[in-house]
Amino acid sequence: MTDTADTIAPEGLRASALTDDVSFLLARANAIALAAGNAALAEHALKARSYSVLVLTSGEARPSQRELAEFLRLDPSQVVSLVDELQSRGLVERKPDPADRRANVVVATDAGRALVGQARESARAAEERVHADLSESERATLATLLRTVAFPSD
Amino acid sequence: MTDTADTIAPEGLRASALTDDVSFLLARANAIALAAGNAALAEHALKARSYSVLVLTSGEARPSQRELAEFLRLDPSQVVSLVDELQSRGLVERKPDPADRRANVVVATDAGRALVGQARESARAAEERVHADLSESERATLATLLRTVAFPSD
DNA sequence: CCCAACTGTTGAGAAAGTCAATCATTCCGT
DNA sequence: ACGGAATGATTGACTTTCTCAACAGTTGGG
Repeated sequence: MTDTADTIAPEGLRASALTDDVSFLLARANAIALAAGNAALAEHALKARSYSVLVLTSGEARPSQRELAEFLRLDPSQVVSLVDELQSRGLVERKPDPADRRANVVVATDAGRALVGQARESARAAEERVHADLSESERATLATLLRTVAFPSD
Repeated sequence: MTDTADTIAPEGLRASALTDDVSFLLARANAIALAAGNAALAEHALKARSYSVLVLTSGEARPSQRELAEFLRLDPSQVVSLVDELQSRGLVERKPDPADRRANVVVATDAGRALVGQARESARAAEERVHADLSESERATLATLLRTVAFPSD
């Protein structure tokens, strides 16, 4: 004994029990993707969060703040400051929901849509880098599998 | 009546552009798994973070704090407080690395190993719930795909 | 032998998350 | 139609997590 017995790990954490833990892999992969995304979006003075809001409000969906909170899994109060900031930059507007006067519908301005157009490129490029080791079809199945976890009971 | 023109979205965010964005799916899936994991680990007074440290130090790997930081993608200072807390609870010990007097090797105590044994059950059950919509083979491929994203250039 | 690099630690400040309270509005049962 | 319960947005306080810079002790290479 003695010798080779403890050679188990110079970089032995890779063989650790956590490496089979999907939740851990999820956390680490997310951390990597988030860091890359934030770095790429920084040139547009955006972060993943604000970018997401901008994308969601640039489409046809006209979400309320509550819907944004639910979709992004944020506290409603976080959506308030997120929208506050984007609105102060003229990228987004709060419009009264004609169907419910309590609710605000958040919609991107032309400037917001223009910015998200550019930002989308940076985001895409960052994702490309993060998933460089995956083939196109692997990315597709990854997306599908993640979707069923991210949106349960579909 | 008023027609169907704006029927685009009651829950129309699900059809949004973000739904194809792997980084977003990663973030949302992670948020869900993390919440479930933390809830399940709470009965052992653990969180995902401390649980991870406990698992990593319960194996044969004998990681240094720097290695823990790198593996968990944390700032070294966060590992300090993480280990501080676990040590104060008698679950983990700091041992001097005989090969490098700067470094601490972190190793779980018997109590730590005992606790992680129970906690593993709760964690497994939580993950089971989170991935209920996936078959066994789907979970396996998800794990594989996530691994290549979480550990680039393998 | 020195100097650059590295480990763990501390501390401060920014950012993110959590939670309760409030106001206006809407919804629902009666 | 009324009144109470529930909902959307907002505010503010508070905790947790993140990020950084500085520092002491140690290592390693030129």
